[in-house]
Amino acid sequence: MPELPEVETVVRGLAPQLSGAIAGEAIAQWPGVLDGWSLAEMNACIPGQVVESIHRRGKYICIKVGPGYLVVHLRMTGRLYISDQPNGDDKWVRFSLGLDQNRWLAFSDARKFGRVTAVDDLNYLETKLGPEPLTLKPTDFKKILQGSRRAVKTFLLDQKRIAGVGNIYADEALFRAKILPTRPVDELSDRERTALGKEVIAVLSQAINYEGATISWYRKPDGSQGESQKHFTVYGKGGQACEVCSGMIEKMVLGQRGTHYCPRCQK
DNA sequence: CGTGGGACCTGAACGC
DNA sequence: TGCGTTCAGGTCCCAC
Repeated sequence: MPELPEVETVVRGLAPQLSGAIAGEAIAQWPGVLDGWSLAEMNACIPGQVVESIHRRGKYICIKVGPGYLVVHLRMTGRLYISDQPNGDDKWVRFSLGLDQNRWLAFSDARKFGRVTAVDDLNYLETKLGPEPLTLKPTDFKKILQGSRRAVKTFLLDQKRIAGVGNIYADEALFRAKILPTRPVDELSDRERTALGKEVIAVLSQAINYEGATISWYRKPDGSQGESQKHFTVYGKGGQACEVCSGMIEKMVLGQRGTHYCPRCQK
């Protein structure tokens, strides 16, 4: 579920509670969540360490614990929040990290796609991820949206090209830039590349302001819902009228992902 | 290099 | 009510 704005919202919500906390023992209710680690290895180095900070890189959540990091990816249905119990009444908790003051950092994930891992440094993320879109200017996208015949939608979802864009905000940005998702990247004009860059930045920034999109699973760390889904223009609106031209919004499959667009507005 | 398919998983929604 | 099907914000891996 979560794309860059949802992950950013989770990080911002957790930061005040996590920074300065003392880590305790970790529990893996579902061992597969640890991605190759054993709980014993994790518990040999983490308890007693100070949680210094938390930040986002792409869709990864990076929590600095002592000299290393706990890295969390929410994938489709992951949630991260502070709880006063390791499980509570949440039957989907897969991992919990004890904290001081009888608190727990709980990672809940119905589909078991998400992962929690511990690393010495974050360099490995740089081999997987392109630049952060919110640090870019629209004109930077002239260079980024190049060198491929792939469909521009598929290209936007490639985390090595741009980090953090997912299925929803790719569709939304393409609609606002009036570009069909199927257009090969190499056939875009520089004007279109800049326009798309501007809209990627705008769509992500706006979604952060709305604190993410709650469609089914996503929740803010305090349990409340985001508002971003109320402002979608094409995502999930196949068969409905386009709010710009009143034409019918269509849904197709592109790169095995549901893709929503307005054939009249997007060229 | 790019794409298509499948795998990884569970739950919700929908059709009959 | 119940069963079967389809779909879902993501990423990785393999065959072609």
